[in-house]
Amino acid sequence: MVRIRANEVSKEIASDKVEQILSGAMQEFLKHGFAGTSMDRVAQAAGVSKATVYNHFQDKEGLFKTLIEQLAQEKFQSAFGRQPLQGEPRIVLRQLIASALQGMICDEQHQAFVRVLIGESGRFPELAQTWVQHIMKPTIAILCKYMTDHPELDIPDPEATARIMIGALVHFMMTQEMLHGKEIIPMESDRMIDALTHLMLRGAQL
Amino acid sequence: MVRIRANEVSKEIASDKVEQILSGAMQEFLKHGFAGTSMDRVAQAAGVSKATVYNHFQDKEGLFKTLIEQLAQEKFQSAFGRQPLQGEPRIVLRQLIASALQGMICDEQHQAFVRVLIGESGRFPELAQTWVQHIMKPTIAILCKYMTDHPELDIPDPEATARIMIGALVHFMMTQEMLHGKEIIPMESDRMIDALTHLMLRGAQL
DNA sequence: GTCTATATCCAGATAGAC
DNA sequence: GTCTATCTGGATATAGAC
Repeated sequence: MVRIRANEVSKEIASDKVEQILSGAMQEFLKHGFAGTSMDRVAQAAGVSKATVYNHFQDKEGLFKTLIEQLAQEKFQSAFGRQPLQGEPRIVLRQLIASALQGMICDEQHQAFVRVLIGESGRFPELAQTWVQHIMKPTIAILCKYMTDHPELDIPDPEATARIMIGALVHFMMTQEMLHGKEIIPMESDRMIDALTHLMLRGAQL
Repeated sequence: MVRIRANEVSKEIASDKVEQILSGAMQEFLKHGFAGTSMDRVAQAAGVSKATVYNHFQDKEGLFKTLIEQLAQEKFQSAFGRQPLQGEPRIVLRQLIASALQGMICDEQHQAFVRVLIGESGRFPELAQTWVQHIMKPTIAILCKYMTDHPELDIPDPEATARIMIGALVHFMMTQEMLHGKEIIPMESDRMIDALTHLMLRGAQL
């Protein structure tokens, strides 16, 4: 029963209803996955009727794809992407690693998104590839460039090494948080950050 | 219409039907996830009637849990676990890394299992923890022991470093195979193997 | 465009014959 | 123990009033 003002923002002409629906869809799909989500619940979470949902989106699959693609492209400009990346490696590298890991571990929505993306990567391979294209690839490129710009780090294969860094951090987050491993094999984030930083720096000519 | 001989094997008194059902369930659950799988299809894939399934398992959730726990405990004794782990680090480490990665990349069933495990880790946290307990933890322990036994590698934190290695390899497999990233950001496995081996060895006192 | 009401189908789970 | 047939609820998607 909330009255909605029209034309509140005119930046992209995405009607209020569409935003409501995508918001409700996000809530449900990220919690229950594709098959586990019903359009009834999406409509309810969005505060509209089911028919309205079908008026704006072709079907359940279309809504899901739109949502995931939007999330992959707009929202997550990965923790690696936002920093200046200049200065002494011993300091920059450690801060970079630390902020990337903390960013992932604290962001439960990000974890839910990754869970759904992986869980549905069999049924929706294109969505997984969108993620790789728009998030993973640029992230690798940024790390890669930093290593190339700092030859004193003495990294023979920056691209492969960038993947090692990202893999170590993402997998640590997945194990501790998404798979609820922190109760089984606990480990402070700082230990991971120290160990990875050490591994990156110990061959450097400094 | 295949006639089944009873008492063929007497090792664990798991009736033939139960094995058939678990086999069918594996086929369906690993392909479509929990919510995406119907008991009709499980029964069909198992070659039995739906009532028979319910005669041996309480409900869909019980069947799923039994299957995943069995897979987590019996089948996957992780690629790291099976080797002697003795000899010169420069050789052993590289072979260890290579065989672990190749094992994961070639085993599509393993990938499907990991996909489902992660995808359902929100709804079934205990199953995810079973995996962490029975696979991840022992794997880390083995790698950890090897590093501790070889102080010339000069690893300050073997446990954290073991996680870095595992994370790098698992994440590489996930990106290339499960998320279908090899078409987007291709990379030979050998490059990853070389880079990781180099990272592990370059600080060693050899 | 948005709603209520409904068509249609398929899901999980069980009853009862054998 | 195993089957066929069935109950019941909930799913996707739409018709038709406003």
